[in-house]
Amino acid sequence: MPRASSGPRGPRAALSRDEVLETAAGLVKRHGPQALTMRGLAAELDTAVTSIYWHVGGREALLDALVERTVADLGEIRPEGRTPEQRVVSVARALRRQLRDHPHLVALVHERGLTERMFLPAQQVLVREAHAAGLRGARAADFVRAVQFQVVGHVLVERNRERAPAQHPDEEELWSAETAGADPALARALARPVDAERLFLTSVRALVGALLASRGH
Amino acid sequence: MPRASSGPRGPRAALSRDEVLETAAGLVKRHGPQALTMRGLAAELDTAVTSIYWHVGGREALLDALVERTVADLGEIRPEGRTPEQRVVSVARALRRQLRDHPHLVALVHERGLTERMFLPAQQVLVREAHAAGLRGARAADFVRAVQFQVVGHVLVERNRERAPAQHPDEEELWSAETAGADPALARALARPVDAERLFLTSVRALVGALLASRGH
DNA sequence: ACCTGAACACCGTTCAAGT
DNA sequence: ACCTGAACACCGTTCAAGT
Repeated sequence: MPRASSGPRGPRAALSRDEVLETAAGLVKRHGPQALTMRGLAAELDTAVTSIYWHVGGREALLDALVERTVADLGEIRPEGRTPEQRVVSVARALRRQLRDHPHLVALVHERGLTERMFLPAQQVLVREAHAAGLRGARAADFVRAVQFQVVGHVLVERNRERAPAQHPDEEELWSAETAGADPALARALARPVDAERLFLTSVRALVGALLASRGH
Repeated sequence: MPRASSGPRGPRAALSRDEVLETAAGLVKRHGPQALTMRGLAAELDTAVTSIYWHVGGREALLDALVERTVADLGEIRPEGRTPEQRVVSVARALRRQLRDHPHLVALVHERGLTERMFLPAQQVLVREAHAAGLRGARAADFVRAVQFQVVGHVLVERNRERAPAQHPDEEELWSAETAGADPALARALARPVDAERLFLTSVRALVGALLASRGH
């Protein structure tokens, strides 16, 4: 039973690796990585499951290709600001923004152990800024990696929180009780949802400032 | 065909919720979360799959119960050191150590969006230290959350890297080329594997130091 | 109250066969 | 070179039936 799928379409054009990846990317974007099944993808493409294997290989290879594709689409990061601190912080913000604009990419990349790969483009930009800030050699490398871990880690935790189901006890009920003792303002603050953007900025500024301040030593 | 599984055992004692969780925890510890299948677990328990449903519910409920169990087992964290900086850093290190000692817990907790839950015990300890350092109200809350995101994020990235398959281009080949231009020491440093422990300490000290230095303002 | 097997609706992957 | 259906070995979950 050929082409029993939804709606009238033209005759199925010859399948291509690119068409498979395009459709797969669409599925992931709309419904998340776990919704990408070989059989579902085949149905969407109006073809046999096994054709996908011919064009892109199995599911693992498909996911790898998707990650590669999306990472390549991210575009380069241009530092902004006058001082090295400002420029590095701007790179960190831009990277976070990119990752947040491709929410499923983060999940995909994390699932596949590819956070490294995701960061490589920004790494080169950061190296340049580290040099501009007067850091050299191993100290520059430490700086770049500290920023890298900070940014990627923050985004991972953010994404995790957004996905989080109701939790017991959660911060709200924990801190709405008497736990905080003599600091009701603290209890209120911890019971409120996190302002991730602000927290990110605070942390990155603190980290970058501290690491650049020790430079020259 | 009752009890066709491996080796001679005594007659199957009445199944209990606790026994199910215990065996499930063992499976996760030995082979990771993805190896925990309802059917595999049933085989290990030498019982019918459906019995598991009666005792703990479906796979989701089982994973939730496992997380809860493991988090409860972590034990409390005791700050060490004389200055507030030292004590906060010691809490961060202890938390990282705990998480690294339960590698599958991190994956489990991340997969289920429960990083929050994982951090709650340490949060209360940190609040006390923030107070000792002179932080109050919203500023104390920001501090606690910045440290929290830093630690959990770092561990997530670490775990991710350890799982990572070979990547192309990876840092090593990227930086062993001429990319680094005039800084061969930097290139060598970035081509080396990350010393996660050292990087963690550097970052946490920088962050905590910077955030506590701005106190009182 | 506790446990069972059968059945349902899915997966990813392989393979021999078609054109 | 490209595409196919059938088959294999898995999943999680539901349900009616047993004791």
